Amino acid sequence: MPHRNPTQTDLLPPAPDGRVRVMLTLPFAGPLDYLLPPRLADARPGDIVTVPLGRRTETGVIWDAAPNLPPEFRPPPPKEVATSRLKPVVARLDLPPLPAQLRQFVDWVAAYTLSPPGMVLAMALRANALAALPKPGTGYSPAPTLPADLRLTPARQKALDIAAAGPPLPAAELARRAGVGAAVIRGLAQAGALRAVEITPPPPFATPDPAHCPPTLGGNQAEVATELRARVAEDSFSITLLEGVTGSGKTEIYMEAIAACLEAGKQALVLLPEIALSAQWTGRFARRFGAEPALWHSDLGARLRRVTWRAVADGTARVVVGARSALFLPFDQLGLIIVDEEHETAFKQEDGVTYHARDMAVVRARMSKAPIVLVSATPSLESLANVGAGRYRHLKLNARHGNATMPAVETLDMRADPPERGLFLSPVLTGAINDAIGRSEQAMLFLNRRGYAPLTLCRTCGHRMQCPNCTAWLVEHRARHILTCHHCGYDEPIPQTCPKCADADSLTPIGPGVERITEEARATFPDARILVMASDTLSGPAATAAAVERIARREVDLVIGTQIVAKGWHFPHLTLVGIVDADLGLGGGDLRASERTVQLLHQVAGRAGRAEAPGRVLLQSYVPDHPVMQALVSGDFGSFMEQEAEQRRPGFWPPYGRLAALIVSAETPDAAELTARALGQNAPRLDGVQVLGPAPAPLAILRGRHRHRLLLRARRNIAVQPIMREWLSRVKPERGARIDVDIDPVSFL
DNA sequence: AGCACGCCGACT
DNA sequence: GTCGGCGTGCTC
Repeated sequence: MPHRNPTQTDLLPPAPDGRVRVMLTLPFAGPLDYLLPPRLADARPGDIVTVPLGRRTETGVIWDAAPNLPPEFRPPPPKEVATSRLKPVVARLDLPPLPAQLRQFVDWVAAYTLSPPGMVLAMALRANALAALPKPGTGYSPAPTLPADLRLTPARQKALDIAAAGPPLPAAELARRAGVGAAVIRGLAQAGALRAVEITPPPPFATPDPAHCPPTLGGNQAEVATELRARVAEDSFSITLLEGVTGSGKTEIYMEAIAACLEAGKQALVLLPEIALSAQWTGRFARRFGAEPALWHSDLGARLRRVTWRAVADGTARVVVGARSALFLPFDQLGLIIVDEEHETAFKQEDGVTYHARDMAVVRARMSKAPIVLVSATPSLESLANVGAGRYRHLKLNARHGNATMPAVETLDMRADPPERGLFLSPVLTGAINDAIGRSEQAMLFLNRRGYAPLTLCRTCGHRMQCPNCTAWLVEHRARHILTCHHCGYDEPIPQTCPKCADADSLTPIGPGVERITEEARATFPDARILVMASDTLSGPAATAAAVERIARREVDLVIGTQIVAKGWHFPHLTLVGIVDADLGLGGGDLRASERTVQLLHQVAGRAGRAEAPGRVLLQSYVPDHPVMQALVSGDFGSFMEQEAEQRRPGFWPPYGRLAALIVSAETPDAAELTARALGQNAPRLDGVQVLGPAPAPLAILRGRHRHRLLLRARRNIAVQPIMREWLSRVKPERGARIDVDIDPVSFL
């Protein structure tokens, strides 16, 4: 099959003794050595092969002889296996090879995150990439000259006419369209009037047209778009932070960079923090470019995954929009990466290989010699610090599109103006909602907590309903009549009596979730049409898009939602946003709690007042003087982020230093504690490096496993990988205990 | 990750 | 006496 143009590294011949390294999708420290039999002597790095392993056969990728890694990340070389003990490669599969750049990226991510490279490779191949190629189908078209002795019945004539009218069709399809039986087609083929030809399937993705529907740009948009186009035209690695408030037209602007990339004949990758956003994004893209982009996320159907993977590899997919796993697609001519909502913590993958897609995207761009654009209304402190240090360029869109102004943000002091007993909405907020609905405008209530109540307490004995597997309270979900754990998924029916003191009807919900706020809103605004948007009430991107559509069509007066409403939805008639609990994200002693709260609440606030009507945002808070609330009220995020920076700089907290976490977990408390203690005793003692802990994790038990944490903090100029490697090599986990590594942690649970 | 080998409890 | 539990260790 016509495979990609080989690059120079692909052409390197195998070692003279026929030894090749093969990376398997298994958690080994590196590739295993095999012998290349003479009949496969032309095999090259990237080729997909099957090899024997023990008494089974595994599929893997021929790996490069020398991984091109920075020395500080390079894992220690494995001990050499004697050539005489090597087994031969079984076969090479007829599949497109894994591009050299992707192999290099896999090595880099593995070394950076201290993950087994085979597990990173698994992410790159999870696309069903190894499934056999679909067989080319057979179609029929009329022979150039019909046989002289052909008997033309009306049915035969009809079939020939249809076959002549268009491209070759499969027999069944041709029969169906001609309204004749399959026998007619068979007869024509036998008579030599129809010829069987191989059908080449059409490219699965239409080519987007950069000239389809260019936007009209106002303010400094044109200037910023020109800058971005210039970066793409440079055809070299660069990093740009694109900052612009909600509604300033960030998406339109970076689509101009995509247009430039398409004009240059290269592929573009757009990373979104969540697939829920992709439906809306795809629509905007199609309007701009007249074709749909290729979509990539983890629950794409098997067939579509395979088709998409191939189309990315052979370059027919020009623009891919996807979640973080799209980074591991086999792009051949990557010319641009966009990371939208770059501040989102959803870019950090926490399970399996722990990596930050935004940071790895920068690495991927560097390897592809391509520009990358990080986009946000509220950039992360990391990105701002990189701007400050001159590592990133900074482009700022300065106006909201159209006439709309940023909404006016006010705090509601809950100490001075509390809700009625047992309720959660203050009179000021309910009044404002009534006013908005009265003016036929829409209102929104935001609370980042699913369910009815986060805690169920026994009024008689004080017992708290707890998860049996986790150090966490069970959250009541009243609609489903259950108490459930948001960490492990455990659930049980809501008990009628207290399990501790057996008192009847003593269990009381404490605190609000969106369900409870909805209940209160229904009572307070009996005539309002209310829509709830939460990840557990919307079954997927389609349902989410439908809900957004209903809001846009004014079929809803009051939207009540969790985090999901914060995303970049366009609600043209929404003028009021009420934040039920603005203090919610501030507890917990998380390094980035303040930063994250500002980002999230600003994002929610940005839903208000996008069209002609000005927006208003009310923050219910018990600490209205908190810098977070002040930043939201003043809209001066620059000063807020500078304050954040000043708090982190002296202690060398990120982004002025590096963090790496070790999470010890075991079924028994002893195994976890002993292993954690051993890690503590063997902690590195180096200049510019500190180890905090071990300490029980905030989530001391998760899914039945007891957990302890250690945190290593290092100066920014110190690579933590070799330190961590050395540290881990000195500690053997107790039986049953596991040590997980999290480089650049964002969660401290 | 599989899949063996290996050393201790209840069965035909 | 054997079947089988899953703990430990190896796979080029």
